[in-house]
Amino acid sequence: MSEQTRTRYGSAAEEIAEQISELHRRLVGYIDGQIAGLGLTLPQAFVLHQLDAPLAMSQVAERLHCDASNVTGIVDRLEARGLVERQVRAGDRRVKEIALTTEGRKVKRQVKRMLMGTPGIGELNSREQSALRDLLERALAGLR
Amino acid sequence: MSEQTRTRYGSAAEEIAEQISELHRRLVGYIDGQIAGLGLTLPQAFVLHQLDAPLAMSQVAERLHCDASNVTGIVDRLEARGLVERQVRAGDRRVKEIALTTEGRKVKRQVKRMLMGTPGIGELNSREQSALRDLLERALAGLR
DNA sequence: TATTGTTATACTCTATAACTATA
DNA sequence: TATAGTTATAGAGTATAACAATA
Repeated sequence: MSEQTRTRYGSAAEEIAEQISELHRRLVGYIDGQIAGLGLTLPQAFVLHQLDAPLAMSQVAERLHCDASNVTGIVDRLEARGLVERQVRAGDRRVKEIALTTEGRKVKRQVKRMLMGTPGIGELNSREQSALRDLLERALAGLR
Repeated sequence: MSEQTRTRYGSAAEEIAEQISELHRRLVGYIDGQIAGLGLTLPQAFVLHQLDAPLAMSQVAERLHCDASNVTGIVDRLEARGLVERQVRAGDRRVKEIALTTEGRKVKRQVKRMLMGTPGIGELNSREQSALRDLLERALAGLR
């Protein structure tokens, strides 16, 4: 790419960055509303989404990209609702592994179903979706 | 598009939604770090970004998509840093218009410059950027 | 000594409801 | 009465620092 394209004021890259932001803002707006309907916050739903297998608190913090001290509260609230439980790891009693309960698996499926019904992207045809996916993948590769 | 494509588990639409989320997460991660370097939070930077001309508090709330009561605090903090000032509208003394100060304009330019240097999208060539922009625009049209 | 997780603290953002000043 | 903005309150997420239990 040219130096000009990357740095010029009002560049295509900037427009795209704004579109990404706007698209994500609307996606989050939609998703947050749906998530709230399940009585969850976004970080809480994200944790459920990540829990295919049990994860240590520190691993949850990594997935959330936040400090470990925050995970305590988020998991506390999920545990208070009976969606996850803490289990001490057998080999190392310092580690607590977070696992979905039966109810947690049910709510996780609801979250999954809700995410799949998200409008917007679905309006594109198969070829367009494929093209978009490829472009986004390449853009992602450029960001860390 | 087919019903199958839209609703099947693991559909392209879902993959794309996750890519959008991931791309935005990284963009926000990068931008938030840069913004923090300027001593600002994202909502504060967003307000500066919106202030081309003075805006009433209620208009700022609309742009932020949040309740008007929150804007008081956000503007308070910007005002405490000398980046914006409140001005009572002449014709209607209930309305307060928020305007950038000289320092605020300077910081706004820094925010703008920082946003333009965002990596990732810039790795795509001109044709790809153009294609991506078009696809995102159509996806946006489908979301409210 | 080092690591895992929690607690204490403080700040920002968020919404709801009650309030003040103005229209 | 209605509207614009503020204040009061409460909850959630965030980071930093100090702490307990365990390794």
